[in-house]
Order: sequence, then structure tokens, then C-alpha cells
Amino acid sequence: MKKTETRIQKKNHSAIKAAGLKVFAQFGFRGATLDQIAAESGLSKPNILYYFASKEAIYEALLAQLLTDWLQPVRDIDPAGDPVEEILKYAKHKLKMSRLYPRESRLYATEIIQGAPRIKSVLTGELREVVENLALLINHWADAGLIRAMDPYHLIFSIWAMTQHYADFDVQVKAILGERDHFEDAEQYLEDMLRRMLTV
Amino acid sequence: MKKTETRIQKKNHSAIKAAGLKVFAQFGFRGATLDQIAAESGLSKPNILYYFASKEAIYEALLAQLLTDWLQPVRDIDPAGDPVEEILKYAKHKLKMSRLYPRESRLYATEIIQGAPRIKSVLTGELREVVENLALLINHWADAGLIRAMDPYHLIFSIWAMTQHYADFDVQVKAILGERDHFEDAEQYLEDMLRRMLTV
DNA sequence: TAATAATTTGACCAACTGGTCAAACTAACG
DNA sequence: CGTTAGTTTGACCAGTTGGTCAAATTATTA
Repeated sequence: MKKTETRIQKKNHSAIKAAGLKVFAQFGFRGATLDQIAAESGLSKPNILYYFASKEAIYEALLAQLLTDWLQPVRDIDPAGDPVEEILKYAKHKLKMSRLYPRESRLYATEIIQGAPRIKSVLTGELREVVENLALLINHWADAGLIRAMDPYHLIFSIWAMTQHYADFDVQVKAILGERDHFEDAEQYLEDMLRRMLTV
Repeated sequence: MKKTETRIQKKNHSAIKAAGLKVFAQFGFRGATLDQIAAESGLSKPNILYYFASKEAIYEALLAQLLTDWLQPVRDIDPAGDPVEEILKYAKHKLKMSRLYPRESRLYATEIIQGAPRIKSVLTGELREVVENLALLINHWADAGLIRAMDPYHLIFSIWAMTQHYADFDVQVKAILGERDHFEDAEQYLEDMLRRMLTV
């Protein structure tokens, strides 16, 4: 497709996406305004619409990027690896994403909470397929006696829920624990929980 | 205060709050419009503003109700009861709330994700205090050898995260598991997980 | 350097937003 | 029944919204 992105295009596309991420993650699609994105990115509103066809186009570009970034680590789980360590590795990776990219997590959360109007097909398509495969793998590991038998779907949900919680509910966590970094304790708790769940 | 609410007032106040809950939970405060709430409630826009001073007043009434409903069950945990059963009872109660009142959960989630601009003082005040007391109780139980020692705060977070996940991310859960009710499996998984975490 | 292509913007627009208000309507009550 | 208090609404308003466009400016390249 478009391989020839000029220096300026590259810079402005990413500036707009960065600003859009910030604004959309906080206010959701409808609550966000182009003026906010313009102010945040340092570009004028018409200039933003020179690079993206519409407000919706920015939002969708962000979501598309997000989905591929999130699905890949699930695919990277190694069926030949040690089951507990593979699952732990994935969970820790997710937790790290929450620490490093909380805005992405919140953007995704608002989209899902609003009923995922723009990505429902991805959820029932790619996501479902990827999760189904992981569930099969987990069941297979359990059958082989390598981990305890359990509902693989709710195991996956619990990992998602716990890791994303620290990004999405960051304000609440900090209101309770204070401002200092709490991700190390969270990782330790998560690891402890998963080991207890997974080992026979 | 105002004890004399007429029949019509009572009906319309609750109709507006019900409609507001639906709209705010989906679109957040900024994304929601009075016209949507009007359409949803069957009242005209000026009529809505006859019962609530502003859009914000509706939103705040909903949040206030929500916070009291959510804090009470934490307070109801009995220090004299069996530790595992008390925590399990609370977790199951929370999960039931997610099943019965998913919109309330989503409303709260959008508010927190947006930085909790209207309830931050409650988070650092009442919520923090209530959670602190629960954490002390959990530590006390652990010291008495009634449950395993662990980080009480992250235990609480994990319960919140897992239970609210089924309300907030309902669309995603259903995209993966299908439309049939999955709360029974979720409860079983949750109970299993908590028993493993809590028992020595 | 001149011409061409890419970028930026001020001015503008129609639709929508939260909110107002006087007037009309309806329920309640003596 | 008539009066009053409570309710409802159409018309309206100023500010904001996503988006357009021609013109101006800047970068690229022959």
C-alpha cells in the first residue's frame, strides 16, 4: 500500500495518534473532541483532518494497532514450553503492558464497556479463535497431568481482569495504596495466585 | 429533608435515573446527552431538567447511590465469622451484583477510567478507610493462622477485578463463550481460586 | 531557482449540545 | 366546583461539535 510516508507525515501521524490515545482513553469515542486532540497534538483541527479522514479514522487506527499488539502475546505461548512458566510469562507480560501502556488498556476498556461497536467482529473472530486455541492447549496440558484441571476460559479471564485492573482502575488503586509503584507487589501476588491455581 | 415526594415525582425521578444509568454507563458523562436520556426515559428534555438541575446532577445522584451500595457489603464482613466463608460470601455477593446490575458496574468503571474526577475524595476517604479496615482484618486472620498470609490489598483488588470483569467486559466474555449464562462457571472458578489462595 | 507537491490555516457551516422560559396543561384539594 | 400547586412542553438560545474549503505557506525536486 502506502510505503512512501514523508518525514512530516510520519511525525504528524504519530503525534495525532498519541494525542488521540490520550483523549479517547479518557473520554471514550463520543466524549472526545477533535479540538482536544488538536490541542494535545499541537496541530490545528483542519490539519488533523488532513492526515486522518475523520475523528473515527483516528480512533479506528488506534484500535487496530491495539488489537494486533494484544493478540500476538497469546499466540506466542509455546505449547512445547513448561506450562506453568508459559502461562506465568504471559500473565507477567500483560501486567507489564498495564504498567507501561495504561492508556491503551483504558482505550480498550472504554470500547468494550460501550459494547465494542467497532470491534465486535474481531472479538467473535480473531480473538475468539486465539482464545479457543489457548483453551485447548491448557486442557491438553491438564490432560497430560502437567497442570491442574480447571476451566481454561475463566483462568484466562482472571488473568486479563487482574492485570488490566491495575491500568484501568489506576486511580482507585492509588487512592488506596498511595502513589508509589505497586506493580511489583501485584506481580508477586499474581504469580503466587497462578502457581497455586496451576500446580496440582 | 424532602420527605414529601409526590407520586409523579417518585415515578419520574426513578425513570430519569434508570435512563441516565443506561446512557451514562455506555457513553460516560461527556459522551451521554440529555436528548438520549430524554428519549430513553420517555420524558421531554425540559421536563427532565424540571426534576434534576442539570445533566451533572443526574450523574452525581447515580454515583452517590452506587457508592453507598458498594461500600456496605465490605462493612458487612463479620470479623467473628469464618474467614474463608466471609471472604467467599463477599466475593460471591460482588459477582451477583455484576450479574444483576452490570450497568452500575460499567458506570463506575467509566468514572474511574476517566480519572474519577467527581468521586476522588470518596476514594481517598471512605473507600480507602473501609478497605484499610478489611486489610487489617485479613492480616489479623492470617496472624491467627486462620488463613494463609498474603497481601490483603491485592487480594481485594483481585476479587474486584474478577467480579467486575464479567459486567464491564460482558461483550468480550460473550464473544468468547457465547451468549448463554456463564456466571455459574465464573462463581465456581472464583470460589476455587479463593479457597486455594486462602487456605494454608 | 522555478515549478510543483505537500502542508497548514482562518473563516466558515450545519447539526447538535445543555439549558432557559413563558405559557399551557393537569392533578389535588378545600 | 374553583383555585392553587405541580407538571409538561414548544420555541428558543448561545456555545460546541465534526467537518469543509479556498487560499496561503512551506518543502521538495527538476
